[in-house]
Amino acid sequence: MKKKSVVIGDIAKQLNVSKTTISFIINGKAKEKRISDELEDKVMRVVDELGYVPSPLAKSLRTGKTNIIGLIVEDISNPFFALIARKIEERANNNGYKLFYCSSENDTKKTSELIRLFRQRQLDGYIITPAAGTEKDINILLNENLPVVLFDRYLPDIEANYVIVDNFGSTYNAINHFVEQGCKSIAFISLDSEQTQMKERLIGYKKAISDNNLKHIIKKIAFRGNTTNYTEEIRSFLKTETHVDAVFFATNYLAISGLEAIVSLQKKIPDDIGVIAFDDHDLFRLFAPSITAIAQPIEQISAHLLDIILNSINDSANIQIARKMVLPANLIIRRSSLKKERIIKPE
Amino acid sequence: MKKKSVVIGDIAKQLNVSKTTISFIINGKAKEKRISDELEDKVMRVVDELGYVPSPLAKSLRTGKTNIIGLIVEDISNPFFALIARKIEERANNNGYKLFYCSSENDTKKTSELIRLFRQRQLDGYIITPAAGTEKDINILLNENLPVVLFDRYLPDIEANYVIVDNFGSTYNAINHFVEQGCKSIAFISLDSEQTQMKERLIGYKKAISDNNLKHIIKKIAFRGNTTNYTEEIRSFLKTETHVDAVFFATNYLAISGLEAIVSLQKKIPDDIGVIAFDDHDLFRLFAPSITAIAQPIEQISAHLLDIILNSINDSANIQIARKMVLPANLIIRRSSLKKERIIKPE
DNA sequence: CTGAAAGCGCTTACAG
DNA sequence: CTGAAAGCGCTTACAG
Repeated sequence: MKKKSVVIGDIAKQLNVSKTTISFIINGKAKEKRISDELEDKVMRVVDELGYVPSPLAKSLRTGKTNIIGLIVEDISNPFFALIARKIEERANNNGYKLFYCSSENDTKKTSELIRLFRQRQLDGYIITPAAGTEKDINILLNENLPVVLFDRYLPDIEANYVIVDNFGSTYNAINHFVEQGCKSIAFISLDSEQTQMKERLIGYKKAISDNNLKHIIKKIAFRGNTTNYTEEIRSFLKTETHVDAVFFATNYLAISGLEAIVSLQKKIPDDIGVIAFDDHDLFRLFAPSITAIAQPIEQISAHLLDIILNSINDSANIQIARKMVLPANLIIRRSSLKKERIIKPE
Repeated sequence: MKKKSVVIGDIAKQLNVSKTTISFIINGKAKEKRISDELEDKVMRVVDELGYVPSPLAKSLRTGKTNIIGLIVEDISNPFFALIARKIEERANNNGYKLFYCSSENDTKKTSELIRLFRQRQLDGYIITPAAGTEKDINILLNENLPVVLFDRYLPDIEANYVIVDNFGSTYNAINHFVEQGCKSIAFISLDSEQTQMKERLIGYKKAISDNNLKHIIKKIAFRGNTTNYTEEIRSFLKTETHVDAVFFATNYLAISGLEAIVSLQKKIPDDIGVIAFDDHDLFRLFAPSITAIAQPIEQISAHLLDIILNSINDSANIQIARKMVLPANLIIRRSSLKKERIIKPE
């Protein structure tokens, strides 16, 4: 039943021309190899007629190229990563590349396996949100001069391309915005994580707090997967720390659990407690009240990631110089952080 | 720089054993081929030592198998599809398969291209949300006896496996729930789509409306991509149809646009207008008021999809009998559809 | 029990 | 201008 597909030999036989010549023509080297126009036309006609498509598998085995870029994200069901994946996919397609994506669940072993798998499949480029402890695997790629770019976070011990946002600055600004709104007890709820983006968000918070002579109120929660519900932890934290009048959530899923906790405690946003989330969400603007968020520039991040990969592929000489990009992230001020109108201004 | 990786010949040379024998041992056929235990041990030791991994590319070229399953979803940034992808990926990994996913944007041409691409790469199975007009491409897969399963919708003209939910019944129930709550003018907002799931949701609506002697109020919106904002259309519809006291949104992204429209019109949910959405969303339960939704059984759908594919792969004899599964979808009643308490009960 | 050899479908250095 | 042949790294029918 399985109809055997047309192979290069079929064309060669039918026309009494060598496979070499067919291959040259298919790959656009007809001019370069000075193949006569008539032969070229004749071959192309038969190729079209028989619907011949070179087997990418055989091609890859021979050339070592696949025209596929691999993307490893922490979790494809996290909207931030899903949007990034979509954008990169779109751009990759427009450039003749396919994108394959997988989720690492932020697990060292899974990430290693995926990297190895992609490498075995000879993918042409690697876009990775690195889990801690994957330095070794990434170094292997680097040593082989393969195009690699990290994003969302980076690994301090590795000289690799990366694209991240200004986690420090954007958090610093967000906390200052709280201060301007008159908040005095600003909590920072985060994961107990050594990842660079989390650390930088924390440093941004601390700096803003010190600059304003306020007190740190930091709650770190142990990471238990990003589909986990962290409501209970946040609820009991907020229940104890009753003086807290504003809270900054360091990730989008913490923010969702946090909102649930706040609702269940019957606290009013923003009057009882102001809220800012890191990462925007399609429903935040519709929430009652709408939720202030730091929005990462998804379009730009995606564009830079793919550009870096494509440049590396096309110019492996330049591959050695690590490109490190830090993009600004935008604080979108909505109702959840606005207390000012209720505060009696001095003067 | 690029360290050439270890190949089967290296092992063979080092041990002075044929590649055939190595291959048998690697593939667990040592017993079957009655290879001596000592030889097996010796080979395995060297394999481990050198870190030899067979090239999947070469293997695939030879065997025609890749151990990769392809998933084509309408849009990976739609949470429903992202969650499905995640679940299938998890299960596939546990069964020794990799999952590659791509978005079709519900576009006939893109879907065709992706199917063809997957086929060229010789993926072992195909899980597809079919766009209209892709019958031909899917038939090609079917004719080649390749494992295929459709989901979310199906193509009426094609005898293929599929996994869908009871779109008719779940919508019927949802509308009846509105009726029980005393709603009289229940609108159905949908896409102008010929897809089976959309048609069945519409039929469920119509049946419930007729059964209760109410009047149809149907708004079909032209599909312009699933990241599009449909707020304006819905807003002007609701502005005209002021008597509408309940609205059913046939997809999750329509619901989000719809909520935005309702908010901007300053209508109160559920007092002025009741709301039910098809597909749940992680923030619906936190909304004020929380949003009633029909939740598809994501875990089950994913499980069945992968099972069908794995069964087809392992038992190509049975592949011909199309398996058609219709799973129940659950109406999760939240505040947005509850009007009863405000209605004076007769008696 | 084990191996030599063909072949999966390409590309490319080499030769003429 | 064009072709014969080697080789990418495997697996497997065949032979002994």
